[in-house]
Amino acid sequence: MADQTRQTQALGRILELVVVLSEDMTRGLERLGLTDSRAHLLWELHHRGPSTQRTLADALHVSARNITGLVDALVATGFVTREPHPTDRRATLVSFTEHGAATAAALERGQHEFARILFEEMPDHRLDGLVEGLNEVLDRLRKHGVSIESGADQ
Amino acid sequence: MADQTRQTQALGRILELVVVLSEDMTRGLERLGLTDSRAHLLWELHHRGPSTQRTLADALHVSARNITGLVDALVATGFVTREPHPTDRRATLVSFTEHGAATAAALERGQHEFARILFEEMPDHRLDGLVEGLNEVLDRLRKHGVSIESGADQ
DNA sequence: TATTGTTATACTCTATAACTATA
DNA sequence: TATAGTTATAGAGTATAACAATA
Repeated sequence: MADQTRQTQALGRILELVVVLSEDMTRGLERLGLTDSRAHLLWELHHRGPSTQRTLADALHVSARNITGLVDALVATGFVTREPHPTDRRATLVSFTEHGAATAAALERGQHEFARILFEEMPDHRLDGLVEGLNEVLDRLRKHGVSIESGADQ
Repeated sequence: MADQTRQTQALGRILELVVVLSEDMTRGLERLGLTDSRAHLLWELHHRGPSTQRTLADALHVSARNITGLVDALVATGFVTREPHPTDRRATLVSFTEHGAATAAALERGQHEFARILFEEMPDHRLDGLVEGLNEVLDRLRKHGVSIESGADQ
């Protein structure tokens, strides 16, 4: 029972972190004129280079229709452009504007900076312990596909 | 530089966990006929008891209008009812139906069960290391209000 | 025939503003 | 005058289905 308390406490900390981190990211992205979804698309584009909307839809696990909307918004706000695909006239290539490329690069730098701020004063053994613990939790989540409602179907 | 890599890796693991956990929760809630937002309202109601919509709006940090919509949906799907407030005729008390109360209780049991599955085979020292690491990260996030885009404004 | 991306339509969550009933 | 909750309106993200252009 003491164990159960500690386990539940650990899960509670993880869920807290999810909330705090998500809110923090959303606020930061808003300052850049981005939403979570649009930033996600930018992030993929940054790591894949110019991509068709189909590719982006598969990468983000959303519908083609959704990508049309996100790209519309990112074009309207000056982050990306639609270019003709060189060989397939059905497809369009989504590419960065200068502003979009600069923003994506800044997001990447920001991520490293953020990691530094979060962990710079954490002793090595604790950082290691944290990563090992997280890896184990992730493994377990992926393998067992357990769900937080596993006990909830009465 | 090696340090930066390890720190960025740790942040990467945390972000992965955020994604996997969120998706898992959303899927599980969907099986119960709930969305994330509706489950969040149910969760508050479970811990506060019958509440006015105003109270719920403040607890969830959303607008009164939003609560109207969420309660509408939860009434329509049989999780809660609107009851007259005993002393304030402007207000309504949101209360559980039997189904709603059972679902909320099941969510709570499910959370303990989920924690057990995630951590049962984790050695004590690693669980402790994980919790300590998470606490430190949370502290730092809250104190400094840093943002993942902190380096992103060029 | 199959694929790419669009239009059409709809649902959920979210917000602000105007309004009603009550305090 | 202030508060509780609604209606009105709007915008973002998401989905499926029908369709056009192209492969």
